[in-house]
Amino acid sequence: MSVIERKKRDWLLRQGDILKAAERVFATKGYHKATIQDVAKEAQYAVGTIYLYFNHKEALYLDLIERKIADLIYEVKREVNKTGDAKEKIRVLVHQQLTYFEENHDFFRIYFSERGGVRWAIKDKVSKSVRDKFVKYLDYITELLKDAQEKLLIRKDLEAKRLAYVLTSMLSATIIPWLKGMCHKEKITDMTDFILDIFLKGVEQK
Amino acid sequence: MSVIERKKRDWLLRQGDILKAAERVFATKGYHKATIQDVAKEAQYAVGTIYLYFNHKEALYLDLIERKIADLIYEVKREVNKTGDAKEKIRVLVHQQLTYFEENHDFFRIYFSERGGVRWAIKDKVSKSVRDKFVKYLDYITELLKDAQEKLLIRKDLEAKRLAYVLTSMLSATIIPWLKGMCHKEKITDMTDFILDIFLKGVEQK
DNA sequence: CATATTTATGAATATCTATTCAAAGAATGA
DNA sequence: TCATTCTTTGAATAGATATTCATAAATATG
Repeated sequence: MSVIERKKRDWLLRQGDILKAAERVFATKGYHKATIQDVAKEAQYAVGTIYLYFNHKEALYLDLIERKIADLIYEVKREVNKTGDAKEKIRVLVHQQLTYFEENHDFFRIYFSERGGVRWAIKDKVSKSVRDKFVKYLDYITELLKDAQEKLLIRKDLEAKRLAYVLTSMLSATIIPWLKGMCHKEKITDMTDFILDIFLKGVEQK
Repeated sequence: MSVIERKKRDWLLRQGDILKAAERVFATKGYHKATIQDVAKEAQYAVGTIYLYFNHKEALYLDLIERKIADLIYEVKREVNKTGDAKEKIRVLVHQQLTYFEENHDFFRIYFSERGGVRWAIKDKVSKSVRDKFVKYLDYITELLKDAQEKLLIRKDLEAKRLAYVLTSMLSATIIPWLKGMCHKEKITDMTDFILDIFLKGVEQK
């Protein structure tokens, strides 16, 4: 490994440390209430140092989101691919996504609250990248549903793309109040089964 | 009408003007980007005047939300009560709520983005009032669904409260991306029918 | 009309925090 | 060891804006 490479690697590691610290801070205080000071302290760096790794606060936050979403999608796909059954794939998708939300509930509580709220000044690569990832993920889900339609598990008169849309919507809608602590009594898996029950019965081939 | 009463009435009218102006400003710029200066200009008052009618920015925003939600619920209930049919009540509920979202799309785009995002410092009456209204509304929907269960339109093995929860979630989930302009091609009524189709088939008594 | 009371004004204040940058500290290599 | 380069520091800066309050205008009163 060349000197240049080692330096790059070390730089990335330190950037990663800052991102981890930032995640904890943002998850606790929210984007607006969190200060660079807070992040610096959590990462055990000085304020100025943060700016050596991220151009500004927004970029730090957006980068964090991008990585988190990418990871969510990666985890979901990995689990889904473990089975070949079309219906089971859908079940695993729902379960895995809700589980990921649950495991990262502090992060997603902020994410769902402030993602759209912040009128991002920068319409740059990162912001676009998040959108692109979502579009691709939706396409992926659409394919799963189309497959289920082929296998006569889902009515063919329902457009798969719209269904993919409804399904992800239901997932977000389910988790948001849970994140807000309005229904913490519920186990997330129970909610999963409930949603899945309604969705599958709602779309099933008679 | 006594002098005191007239004064009170005038005060409320002026407060109402400020609220209307604030709604326009918040709907355009969002909570964080909007300044009291903006609101004052829109309402054609001086900055200081705003503070004669609201203690601070948060209170102004929360008051606005409270009224809007109250109005939404009022409108929905009024329409729902026009029919006696249990199934039709549900249809009207869904349709009316989505229509209200559509008619006030600028407001709700901000609302859904920043409602939870702002870590409200004040846990006061207004904030609590919004929550209470929602809880009552959920109870109301629960009753409608229970009624549909009695009439054997909906499976009895599904807990009505949870169903109410899922239904409102689906409504929010449907409208949020629409508000973000990600699917403006869709007419809102089409989306309504689609959601309703899935929900009702998903829960119907076989 | 003169006075008292209410209401509105907006410049000034106070606070907050993202961002910068000159200086200090570490690491490297000859 | 010493000079050079890379990295970190955190006090200082700059800009923003919520909130206040002394003053002015408007309105009511007798």
